This record gives sequence, C-alpha cells and structure tokens, in this order.
Amino acid sequence: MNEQVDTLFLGDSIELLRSLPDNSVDFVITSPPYADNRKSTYQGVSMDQYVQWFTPYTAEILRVLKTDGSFVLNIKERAENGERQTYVIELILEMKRQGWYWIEEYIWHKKNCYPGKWPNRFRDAWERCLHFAKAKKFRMFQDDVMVPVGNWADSRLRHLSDTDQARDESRVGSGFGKNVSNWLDRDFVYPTNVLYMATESSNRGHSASFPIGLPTWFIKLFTRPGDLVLDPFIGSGTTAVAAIRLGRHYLGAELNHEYYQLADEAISVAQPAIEDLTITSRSVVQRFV
Amino acid sequence: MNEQVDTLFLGDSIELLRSLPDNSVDFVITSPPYADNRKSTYQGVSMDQYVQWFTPYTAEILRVLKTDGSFVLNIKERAENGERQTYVIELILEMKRQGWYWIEEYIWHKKNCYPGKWPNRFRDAWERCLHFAKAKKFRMFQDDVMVPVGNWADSRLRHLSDTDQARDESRVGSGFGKNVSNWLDRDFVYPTNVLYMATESSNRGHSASFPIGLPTWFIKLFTRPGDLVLDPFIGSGTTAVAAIRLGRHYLGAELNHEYYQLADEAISVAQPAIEDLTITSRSVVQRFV
DNA sequence: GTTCCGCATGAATCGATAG
DNA sequence: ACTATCGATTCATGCGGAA
Repeated sequence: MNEQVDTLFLGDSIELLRSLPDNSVDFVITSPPYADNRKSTYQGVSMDQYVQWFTPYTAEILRVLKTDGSFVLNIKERAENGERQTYVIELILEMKRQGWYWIEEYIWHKKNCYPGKWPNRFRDAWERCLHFAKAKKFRMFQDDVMVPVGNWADSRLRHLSDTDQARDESRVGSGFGKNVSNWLDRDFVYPTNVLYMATESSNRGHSASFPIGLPTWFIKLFTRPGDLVLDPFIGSGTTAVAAIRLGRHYLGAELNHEYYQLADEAISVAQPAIEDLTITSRSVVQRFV
Repeated sequence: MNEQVDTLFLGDSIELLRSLPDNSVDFVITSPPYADNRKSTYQGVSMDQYVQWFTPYTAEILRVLKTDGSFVLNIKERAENGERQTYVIELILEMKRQGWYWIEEYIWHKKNCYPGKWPNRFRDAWERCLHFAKAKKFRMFQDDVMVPVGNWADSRLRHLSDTDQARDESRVGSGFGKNVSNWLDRDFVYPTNVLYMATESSNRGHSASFPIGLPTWFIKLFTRPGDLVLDPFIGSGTTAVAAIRLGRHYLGAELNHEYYQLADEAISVAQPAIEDLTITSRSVVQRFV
C-alpha cells in the first residue's frame, strides 16, 4: 500500500495522479466540475473545451487504475440556449479511444431536483453515472448491494393507502427503527441500473455534489475493505467519508482551498461504520390516477 | 389535412415519408427496431451500421415535420460483448449534423423491471426518450401533463407520528387533518424529465416497444386535439391507439405483416377517451435500509 | 422532550436588459 | 450580433424556532 494513502492533496489532481504508480488504485469515482460558461465559477470549464480539458485526467486515471478496477464518472451535460449540450457523449467516445471500456450507464434518478420552470423543458431529475473499466473482466461484488424488497414492497404496499405508505416509509426511511427487522428477514434482490436517491442537505454551507449514498453504493459494488478509492475532484470530501465508513482507504485531490478544508474537517470526524446503511436503487411504486 | 391521415402503411416507412409533403406532421414518436446482431430478429439491423441505416429516416422526418413540431425517439443501446454500445450517442451527433436540435433527453424509468443480473451488470431499468426539434421554438403544452403533487404525502405526513395522525384524521373525519390543508391547494405540479412507468406485458411473444403511457404522455405534451401524429415504426399500433384516444390523427407504417395486422386490429377497436388516464412521472419513493 | 411549521436553499435555465 | 448580468420561476428537504 502506498504511503500517500488516506491523504488529501491540495492542488490540481493531475499532479497527484502523475505521482502514482501504474495499476495502484482499486477504484476511482468522481464528480468533476461540470462545464459552465461563467468563468467565475468554481473550476468552471467552458463547454466547448470540456473534452479537451478532461481527457488528460482520464488518461492518467486509466494508467493508475488496476487492471480489474473500475471508474465511475458522475456527470450531466447542461442545457444551454435551448439545447442539451453534447460534451458528455463526446467524452464517452473519446475515452473509448483512450482505451477505456464503457461498461454501463447507471442513472442517478434524483428524488429532489432543482425547481424551476422553462418554456421548453422540465426540471432535470437525473444524472449519468458512467461506468468505465480497464478490461472486460473487472471486480464487481453484486451481492454487496442487494436490496430488500421487490415483491414484498410491491404486493404489500399496493394495498396501503397513501397515508399508510407515507407512514410506513417514514419508519423505514428515517433510520433505524424497529421496522428494519421486518426487512431483514425478507428476501434480498439485485438492484437495477437506476439509483433513486435524494440530493443532499442544502443548509450546511457547502453542499456535496452527490449524496454520500452514491459513492457508498459504488464503493461497495466495486471494492472490498482495505482497497484504495481515489477521487480526483473530491470537493467537500464525500467520497473519502464514504470510503472511511466502509473500511476502505482513500486518496483525494481538491484544487479549491475552501473545499479542501471542508473535506479535511469531514474526514477528521468520519469513522468506520459497524454496519452501513445505504440508500440503494429503488423499488416501490406509485400509481397515479 | 392530408387524405392519407388515419391510415396504416404496410411497407418500409421511408416510402410513406417520401410521399408526405414538407412541414405536414405535428409530432413524430417512434421506437425503432433496436440494433441487433442476430439476423433473424424483427427488422434487425447490425450495430455497426445502425446510424447509417437510420439517418435516412431521420432526414425525411426532419423534412415532413412542421417547423414547430417535435420528434421523440425512444431507444436504448444494447450491451454487447461486455460493453454498452455507442451507436445511440453517435446517432445523436449525426442527427445534429442533419440539422436537428437535441432539446432534451427524457428517461423512461421502468417501473416493474424485475431485478436480475449478469456477471458484470444489473438489470437495465431505463431507456432514453430523446427529444429533437426542428427549431428552438416548438410547441409544448406543459400544463397538460402536470402530475398530482408528488410528495405532499411523504413530505409533510412523514413527520407525523402515528398517534398524531390518528388524532388529526379523526378530528376531520375523512382525509387528512386540517394541518395538511395548506397543501391541498397545490394539487398539481410540473413533472420532471424522468418518466416512471411500467413496462407492458407483451403477449404472444411480440417484443412490446413501449407502454401506451409513453406515447400518450408525449402526445399530450407536444400536440393538441386534431393534430397529426406519425410513427414510422409503429409495431403493434401503440402510438396510433394513444393518438386516437386523445383525439389526434395518426399515421403509421409497419414493415412486418404480422405486426401490421396486430396494429390494424388494435386501431379498429380504439376509441377516443372522454378522459384519458395516464401514468406520469413518478413521485413516491421507497427508501431501503 | 416531541411535534409542527416557516423559511432558506440548491451542479438550473431562460428571456430580457445592458454594454 | 455577441457576451455579461439579473430576475423570475419552482419544489423537496432539513434546520431551527415555536407550540
């Protein structure tokens, strides 16, 4: 294990990446700064230069990733001047030219997305979680992200009124109520490639780009305890906290000093969890009129 | 209105399209045959030729579509040999070169997709609904697809304890306590770009393209009664039935004789609905442990 | 100590206005 | 014509003060 492990790097992650040996990282997950026209934005990168800006990072990630490792990229293209931009799909094509395999596209279906109304589109409630790998054979621990449910929720909740449903949900969702025991003896099933979870709290100063449930889910899916997880754009430290809680090592980089400090604080109070409870892919159902 | 309206065409839709005048169709929605390597499949087109095969159709659709019309393309790339294929995103880029505007990517999140798994991926629970337009100004009737306020039940009732809820309910007698009355005037909200609806059970072994709720939703969003809706790969007639029920005119083409007859039968029994019932974008949620 | 309600706040986008 | 800035719009969520 590299001695740099479990540290935050303040600066451009390209430097951190170049300092790492080949095939040394088990898993990479990140949510890079999204393309933006406003120059003043945090690490804002203009849309027409996005692929060109980002591919040096993906080239280094490809080098440092272990042969059986995975890279999950959380990203979503902006709508600008009435059109959805194309830099993300162009990035996929370019990364394949670099040698990446585009294994899958998971969808993060956002429970609470940004409000607003426009004449030509609705609120954007989803983001891409692109799964790339260095080889077609990669490590994937599907049993570790199984979800309780399916038939139980379907058949049971179908007969509940809305209030009953809400009440039941609150019991389960709010944590660790006694209802959890009801779930434990139910069958667990494999999830789908759609993850349904809320964005994270907005009141705490800086908000994380993705909710901690997102890196948690993928870390469980693609690594084992003791593995090394890298996030080259770690922001407020969400990925590192998820890794710590799951007993994995982390490595992160952050260019912005303010975010670096936030991440540092978040990491300093993070503890491995005895048992982690993660929001995972969805299953229960709403029928409207 | 063209005299061909409200008819099915048996044959390659490129012929039907070429017979139509410029700017004569209000809305096009289709789910074309997916790329497939197996020759025996219904209209199977091999993946490496998919863009080349499909763009002549999109060129004609661009021509016959009215200037303020829309085109919704329901499609999902297959995973083949361990990788997600790229022909769909290449198609987007090519259609933009043809002159299309890529307005938005809606996600059809499949409701009753039973969990399953392969060694390297989970069950695919979503498909793309790509929204293209001929101009940046197009007709869109957002109020016609508003949904019951999604989460009022779980957002406010969530925090009520069982006893309090019982007390409130008994006090008012029916429905929810008056403390919820604030929310009663917010009955409907605008949906998001994620449509959460069930797949339809395909009988007789025919691959059902999309559930009728899908074209129904988009037809309501992009057309008015009396408008003309075109589906160049109409399959078992779902788009036509949706159009009829909504009081729109239809025009469809189908190459396969068996499907043509299925569509013909379905259309013959379809009636305009007094009030249509549509499954719309999702709202209630289940959280797991 | 609980429960309830007001309020601020988001990885947003568009159109209008100003330079 | 093209860029930069600002206001309007909208809704799920969590926090904190009040009951």
